[in-house]
Amino acid sequence: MSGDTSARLLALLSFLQTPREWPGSELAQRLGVSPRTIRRDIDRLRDLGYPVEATMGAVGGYRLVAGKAMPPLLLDDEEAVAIAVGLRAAAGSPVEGIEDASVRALAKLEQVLPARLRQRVRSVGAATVSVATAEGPGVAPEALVLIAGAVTGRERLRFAYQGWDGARSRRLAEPYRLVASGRLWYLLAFDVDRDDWRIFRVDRIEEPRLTGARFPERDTPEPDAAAFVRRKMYSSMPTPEITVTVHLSAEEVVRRLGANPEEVEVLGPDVCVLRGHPDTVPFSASRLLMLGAEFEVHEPPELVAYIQALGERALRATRGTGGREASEKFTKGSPS
Amino acid sequence: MSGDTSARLLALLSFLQTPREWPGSELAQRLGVSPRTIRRDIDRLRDLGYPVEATMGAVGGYRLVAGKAMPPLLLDDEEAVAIAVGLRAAAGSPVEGIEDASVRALAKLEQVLPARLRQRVRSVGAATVSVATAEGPGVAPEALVLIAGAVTGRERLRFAYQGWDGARSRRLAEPYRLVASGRLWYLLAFDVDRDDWRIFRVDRIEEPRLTGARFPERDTPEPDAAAFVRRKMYSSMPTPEITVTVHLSAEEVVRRLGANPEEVEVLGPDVCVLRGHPDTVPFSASRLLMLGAEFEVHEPPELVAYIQALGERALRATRGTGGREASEKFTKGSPS
DNA sequence: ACCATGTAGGTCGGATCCTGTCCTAGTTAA
DNA sequence: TTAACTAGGACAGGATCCGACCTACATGGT
Repeated sequence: MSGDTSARLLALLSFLQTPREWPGSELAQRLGVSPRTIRRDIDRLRDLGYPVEATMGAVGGYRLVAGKAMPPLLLDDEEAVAIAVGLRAAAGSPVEGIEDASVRALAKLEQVLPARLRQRVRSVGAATVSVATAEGPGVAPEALVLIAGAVTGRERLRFAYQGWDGARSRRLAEPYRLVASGRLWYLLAFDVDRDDWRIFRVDRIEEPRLTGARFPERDTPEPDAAAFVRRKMYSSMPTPEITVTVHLSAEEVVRRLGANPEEVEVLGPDVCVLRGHPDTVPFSASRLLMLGAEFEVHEPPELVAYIQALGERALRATRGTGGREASEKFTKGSPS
Repeated sequence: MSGDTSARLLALLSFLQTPREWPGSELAQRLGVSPRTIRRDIDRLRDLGYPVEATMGAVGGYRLVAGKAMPPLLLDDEEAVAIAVGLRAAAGSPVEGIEDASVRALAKLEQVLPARLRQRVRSVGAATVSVATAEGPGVAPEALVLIAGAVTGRERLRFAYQGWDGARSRRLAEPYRLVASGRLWYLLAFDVDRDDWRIFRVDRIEEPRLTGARFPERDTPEPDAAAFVRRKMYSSMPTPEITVTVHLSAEEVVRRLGANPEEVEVLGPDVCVLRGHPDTVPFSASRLLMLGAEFEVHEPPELVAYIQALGERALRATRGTGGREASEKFTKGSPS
């Protein structure tokens, strides 16, 4: 059985992933083989495409460096928990460009995460999620992971769905793809009962369950699922367009907000207009306020009202406290 | 060379980590070996401690389930990027309980992350970090990763440090441990020039460089680095204590803020006092405002001033827009 | 009830590979 | 110069691996 050899190679990879240099002799001792075998193992790893670099000389040693492909990651318990927590946060508030990748990675990890670690992830993760989203419709990572698994596993999904009018219905669907838009997740699926393609907001899906039944590939309405979802979305509900004037250079706005450069219109060296960007109202408000610059909200009345309510509440919160003089000091230095 | 066998085992693990069932025949075909060999490989994986579960019957197949130990994670490019981005965000604003683990995991990942992916992580990550921290002293993940590597690799570190009084000095230190407290990172290290243990705030460290020189283990001032750092910190600088009255039940505050229950004092069914919690002023302000409830800030004058400034700015931002009536509608329904 | 399609596992022979023990060569820091 | 490290060739004995058979058993659909 080469299980011996393979296990040793994995252990070797695990050692080499620690950011330090390992002398061959020490590796040999730890793995219980001769140094010659270690050298051969290093060769094997290199043949597998994992670039092991060696520094020669008296204090030399081996270490794994960045190569062309990702080597298998060997994590200890704590690291695995840390990654799971980070991914849950990332999935709850998707970052443009990697939305589904982080869900896939999370699904992969949770599939093999030992039970005792899963417990720790849940307890630690509760805090993070609340920090990131605070309020607004949070998408439960559990549901996301389950659905992502159903998509790649081609398993039918049964769930309760609450429509935009509040009506609740039971659905049986063949999930085709998950699409993130702004801070929300959408599922493109074939609704078996209604015999047509439908788009579901994931945060309105309740109690998703795998039926266990596999389904065959179906003709998709469009190769680009994201485009399809976006079009359907825009046509079905009027997305509130945001328009804000910001007293800051366009580059700064793009940098601080991580916004799409196309959404920012330059009005002057220190003024620009930010538009588009469909997002949650509370979230947009928070980002604008934390920008650290003067601005004026024009467009969605809800956002204007929300920010005004926030401002009034903030002033109420500081009333009665001797904040007047301190405030002036602050406004002068403008909270950067 | 069993490189063949080992490579096949890794590929097999990679397949099985996808959340779906794999029939042995398909695996055999994909890996170019006979089904019998696949069965033997499955046995090998099981011997290695990775529980491969099989469902029998006509539509059966293999899949990897959670076991006792973490199997090596085999990620594709996008998943690796997603994890790196998530970890960077988690390291920038450490979550209680897994601070150093996420930095360790990030160090491990960045060590082997292919160059082309590193580029993508940087571009995508910029957005995330700005969303999470917006402003305030953000800790650069790069520096954290470098320092974490120096700690585990026992390498001396050279850097420029800006003291609390603004004085800048060059340091040569033997890094012993990274400790997170609140949203800040501290490095406990032995300052070689001053011949004593010192605590450095990581966000004040500039241009950290590895010297390449290893250093021997030194007698630590205390086994519990975290406790040591905390004690030193409290004694050296007066940490601003936060005191806020929140018009919300204590449980809700704990849940929404992810706060420590000890920090919340119950005043009534819908009133409580939140105190302690040393944190960045802008961050605290943001969290309080997004709480979705009335509150009064008492304690750190800076926070009071900051929130007041924020409130005034918010009102300025909505001036001239017809937000009055909408605002009243909103305040009545209190943005949940 | 029966069959197709899965997993599970035994046995065998031949080819392959792996390991430890010798070597020698080249590199670097003290 | 020496010590400590990587790099790699040659060799022989033993272990391992692989494919090709085979049987047993579980499951779902016809």
